[in-house]
Amino acid sequence: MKQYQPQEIESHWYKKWEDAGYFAPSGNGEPFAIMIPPPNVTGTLHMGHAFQHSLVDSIIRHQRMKGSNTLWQMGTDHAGISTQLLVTEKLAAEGIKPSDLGRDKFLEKVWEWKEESGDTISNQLRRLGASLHWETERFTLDEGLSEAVLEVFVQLYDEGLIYRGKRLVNWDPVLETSISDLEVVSEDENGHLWHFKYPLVDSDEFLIVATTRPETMLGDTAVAVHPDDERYQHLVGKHIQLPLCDRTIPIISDRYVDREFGTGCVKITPAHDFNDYDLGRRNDLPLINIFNKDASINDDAPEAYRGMDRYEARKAIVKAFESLDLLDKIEDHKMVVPRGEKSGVAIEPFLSDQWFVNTKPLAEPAIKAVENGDIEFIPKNYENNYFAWMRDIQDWCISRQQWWGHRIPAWYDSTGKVYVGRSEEEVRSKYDLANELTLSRDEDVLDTWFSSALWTFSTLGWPEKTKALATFHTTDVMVTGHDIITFWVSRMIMMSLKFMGEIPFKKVYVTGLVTDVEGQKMSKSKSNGLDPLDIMDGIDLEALVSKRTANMLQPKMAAKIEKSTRKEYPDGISAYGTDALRFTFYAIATRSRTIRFDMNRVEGYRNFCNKLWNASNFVFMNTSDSTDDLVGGDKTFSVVDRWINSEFQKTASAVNLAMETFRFDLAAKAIYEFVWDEFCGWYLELSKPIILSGSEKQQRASRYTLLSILESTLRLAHPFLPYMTEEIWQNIPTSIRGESETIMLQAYPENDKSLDDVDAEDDVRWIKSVVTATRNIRGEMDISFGKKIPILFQNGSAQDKLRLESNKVLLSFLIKPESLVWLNNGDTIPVSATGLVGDMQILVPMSGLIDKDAEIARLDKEIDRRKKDKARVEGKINNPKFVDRAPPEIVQKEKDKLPEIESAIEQLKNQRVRVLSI
RNA sequence: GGGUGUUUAGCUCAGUUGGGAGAGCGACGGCCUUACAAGCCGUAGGUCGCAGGUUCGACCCCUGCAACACCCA
Repeated sequence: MKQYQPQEIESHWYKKWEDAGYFAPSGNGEPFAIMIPPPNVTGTLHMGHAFQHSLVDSIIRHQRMKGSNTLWQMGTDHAGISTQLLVTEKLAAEGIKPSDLGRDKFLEKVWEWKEESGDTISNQLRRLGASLHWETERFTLDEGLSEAVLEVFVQLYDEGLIYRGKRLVNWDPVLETSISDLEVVSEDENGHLWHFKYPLVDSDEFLIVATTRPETMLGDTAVAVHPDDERYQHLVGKHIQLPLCDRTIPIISDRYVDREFGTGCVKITPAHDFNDYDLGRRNDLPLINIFNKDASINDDAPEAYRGMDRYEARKAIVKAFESLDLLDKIEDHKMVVPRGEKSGVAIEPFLSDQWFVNTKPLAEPAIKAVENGDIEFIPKNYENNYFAWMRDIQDWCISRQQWWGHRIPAWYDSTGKVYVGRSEEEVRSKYDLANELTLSRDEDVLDTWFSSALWTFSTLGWPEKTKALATFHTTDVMVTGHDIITFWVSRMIMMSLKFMGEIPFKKVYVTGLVTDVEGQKMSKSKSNGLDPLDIMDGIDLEALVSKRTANMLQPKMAAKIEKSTRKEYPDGISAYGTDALRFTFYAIATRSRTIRFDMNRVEGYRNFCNKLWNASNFVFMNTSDSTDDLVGGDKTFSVVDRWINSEFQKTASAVNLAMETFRFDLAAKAIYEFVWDEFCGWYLELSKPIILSGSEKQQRASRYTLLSILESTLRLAHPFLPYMTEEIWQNIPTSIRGESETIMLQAYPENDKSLDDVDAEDDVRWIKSVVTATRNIRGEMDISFGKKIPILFQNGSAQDKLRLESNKVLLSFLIKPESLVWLNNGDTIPVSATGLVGDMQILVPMSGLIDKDAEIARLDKEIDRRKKDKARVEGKINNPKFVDRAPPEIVQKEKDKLPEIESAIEQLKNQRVRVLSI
C-alpha cells in the first residue's frame, strides 16, 4: 500500500456498494428507519446538510452492522417558493416573464429545470458516502405523495379542520404571495417615529398620534386611547377629522393601548396591522385596505396617492402633513421590521382570501405525545421550544399564490361557492352538481411544508397500506436542525397522529448549527459558507475567491469577502477527503447549539486517517509474507496482546454507548484515542520486539493480534470512516475477516467482558510508566535517543522485580538502554537522575551525562508538586468533619494516598542531597 | 419585554450520580528512531465569567449579577 491518498480510495467504493444493493433493507432483524429531511430537489449540499447526513449515516451504518433491518429513506421536496423564484429569475435573464408563458408552460419550464439540476444533490450525497436507500426515492410532487396530499386536504376539510377565509396574512409584495409567519424574519432596524396632529371635529384641539408607518394613515378607522388614561377620558366617543382623507373617525378606548408609548394615542389601521386588526374586530371598526398586491396605493385611497409605491406615499404624506402644519415632530426610533425570508422585502399584513388549517385540535395530542415521553427530543431542552410553539399555536395559512406546488383541490361555481374533493368528478358527485355547472379550480398551491408534514408515512406509500408502511412506521429517529422544529417536526407529529394514529418517530435528535470559525451563521449573503465538496476535493485560492464573490450584487461586499477569504485560506483548501471531513463532523457534534467549523480540525483528522492507514501498512508488512497459519497455529499471547484486546473491548463499549446516546463526539474521541494512543503509540511499538525476537508461538500470537485488532478496529470505525475502512479491510486475509464481500455488512463489535484482562492492563500500565519515566529524563536532560544509557532500578517490590524480568525485552526496545540493572539492598547507588514509578526509583547515572543544575531543578519541581498534593490530602484527613461525614471508601482512599506521597517526597529529597553533593 | 442556552489553557472544545482540572490545535525544546515529518519524544500554560449560598467537599447543585448567542413578542 502506498501513502494515504483519499481520492484514490474514495472514488470507487460507493458505486460498488450501491450496485450490490447493500443500502436496501435486509429484510431480517428489527426494523430501523430514518427518513431523510428532504433537501430541495434543485438545491446543492451545504455544510449543514453534510453535517446532518454524516451523523445519520453513522447511525444507519451502525444499526445495519448490528443486524437491524435498516432503511434510510431518500427523497426530495419541491421547495415551492425558492424553486419558482429561481426559475423566474432564470427566465428573466432571457427577458421572459412567467405571465408571458402562462401557468402550464411555466410549470413545464420548472420541471425541465428539475430534470436538469435534480441530480446534483443526489450525487453530492453519494460523494459523502451516505448509505441511502435510493430505489424507493420519493419526491413531494410525485404521484403517490400528491395523492397523499389530496387525501389529507380533503379529509381535513370535510372534518372542518381546513377552512377558507378572508384574513390578514403576511404578504410578500414582491413575490405577491402570502407566506406563513415562520417564513417572516424580524430584525431590529433604525426607523423613525412620526408624530402627527389629528384635529378633532368641530374643535381647534388636536390629538397627537405617533406612528412608524405614516402611509397607513390613509386606512385609519379610529384613534384609540387606554380606558384608564385620564388625559383622554373626555375625548372618548368624539371624532377626528382624518387629514388628507375626506373622512371622520371615532376616538375609542381599548386596553390594548400602551399608555407609555408615544403620546398614549394610537391610530388604528385594522387592514394593515395585526394588533389593529384584533382591536378593530373587538370594536366593530371597518377595514379599509389601501394597498394593491404589490403594495402600491390602491383606488380606495385619496386620488392624490393612488398608484404610488408605499415608500413614495410615505414621503408624500409626511410632506403634506408638514405643509398643513400637522407634523408635530420626527424622532429616531428602533423598530422591528418583518421581512420575507426569501425576498428580503418588508412584509405587509394584507387582507386576502386564504386557506387555513385549524391547528389547535391537531396540536393537543401532539403536545401530549412529547409530554408523556412517547417522543423524546435529544437534547431534551428543545422540548421547551416545541411546547412553547405548540401551546400557543396559530392557525396555519397553507395557501400560496404560486404555481409550483400542489394545487389546492377546491372548485368554485360562478357565485364563488366552494367545493372540495379529490378531483372535479368527485366534487360533482359528492356535492351532486349538474354537469352544466361551470366549475373553476382554485389557482393557489399549498405550502411545501404541508406535503413535508406527511413525510414519514407518505414516503412509505400511504394512503396505500403497504408492507413498507407496516414495517417501518413509526420510524426510529428524526435528525434535524433546531430551526426546523416548528416548521416541520411539529407538523409531522400532528399529521402522523391524525392520519396514522401513531407518532412519526420515537426520537428527535436536534443537531447544532454549523457556523464559520468566527461563530457567524454560514449564509449566502455573507458568502462565508463552505462547500463540503471543496473540503473533500480541495480548491485553490483563486477558484475559491471567484466562487465566493460570484453573483455578488454589491462590489464593496465582494471586495470584503475576497479579502477575508484570502486571509482565512491563504493557500486555498487542501483535498482532505470524505473520511476526514466526516470524522470532523462527528468530533464536533457535541451538545452545543452552535458549532464553529475550523479547518484545522479537518487537517487533524486527515492526519488521523493517515495514521490509521500507516498503521495498517505496518500490520500488513509484518504479516503478509508469512505463509504461517495464524488462525490455527499454536500461539503464546504476550501481556501486550492480552492488554490490547482488553483495551479494545473498553473502546467498543464506549463507542456503542456513545451511539446509543447520540454522543458522536465521544464515539469519535474513543476511536481516535484507541487508534492513535493505544494501538499505534504503544501496541505497535511493543509488538516490534516480539516480532523481531520472540519465540515462534509468540510471534504468531503477535501477528495474529495485529491483524485481528486491526480488523476489529476497522469494523468499529466503519460507520464514521466508511471508505478507508472498506479499502483496508479488503486487504485483511479472509482467514481473519471471513469471506464476505464488504465490511458494511459485518457484525459491529460489541463489548465482550470475557476479554477484559485487569492483570495485563496493570502490567502494561507499569511498562508505560517505566518507559515514560526514562523518556522524561532523556527529554529533560537533553540526552538524545541514539545515546545508550544505563538504567538502574532501586527500592522496588518483588512484583516490580518480576515485571522487570519478564518484560526486559519490551523495555529494552523502547528505552534503548545500555543496560537494565536491578539494585538490591546494600548495592552502591551512583549519583543519578531519578524517576519514580510507585515506590520504585528509576535511576540514570549522571556520570558525564547529566547537567547537575537541570536535575536539581527537575527534582525541585517534582518535590513541589508532591508537597502540594500532600497539603491537600492532609487538609482533608485532618478535618474531623470530612472523616465523619464523607463516605468511608472516600476517606480511606485519601488516607491511602498519604504514605505514598510522603515516601515519594522523601526519596526525591534524598536524591536531591546526593545530586547536590557532587 | 419573555424564554432558552453559553461563559473551562493563547484558540476550538470535552468534563455522564458532587470526591485528584482534560484533549486537539497553537507555543517552546529535542529527534530523518526500520509504519507514519500528515511523524516521534519531552515541556510550559488554567483564581473553571463574577458574587453569595448549600455541603466534610462545588467546574458540577441553588440564588443573584454580567457579557455573548439564539428563539419568541
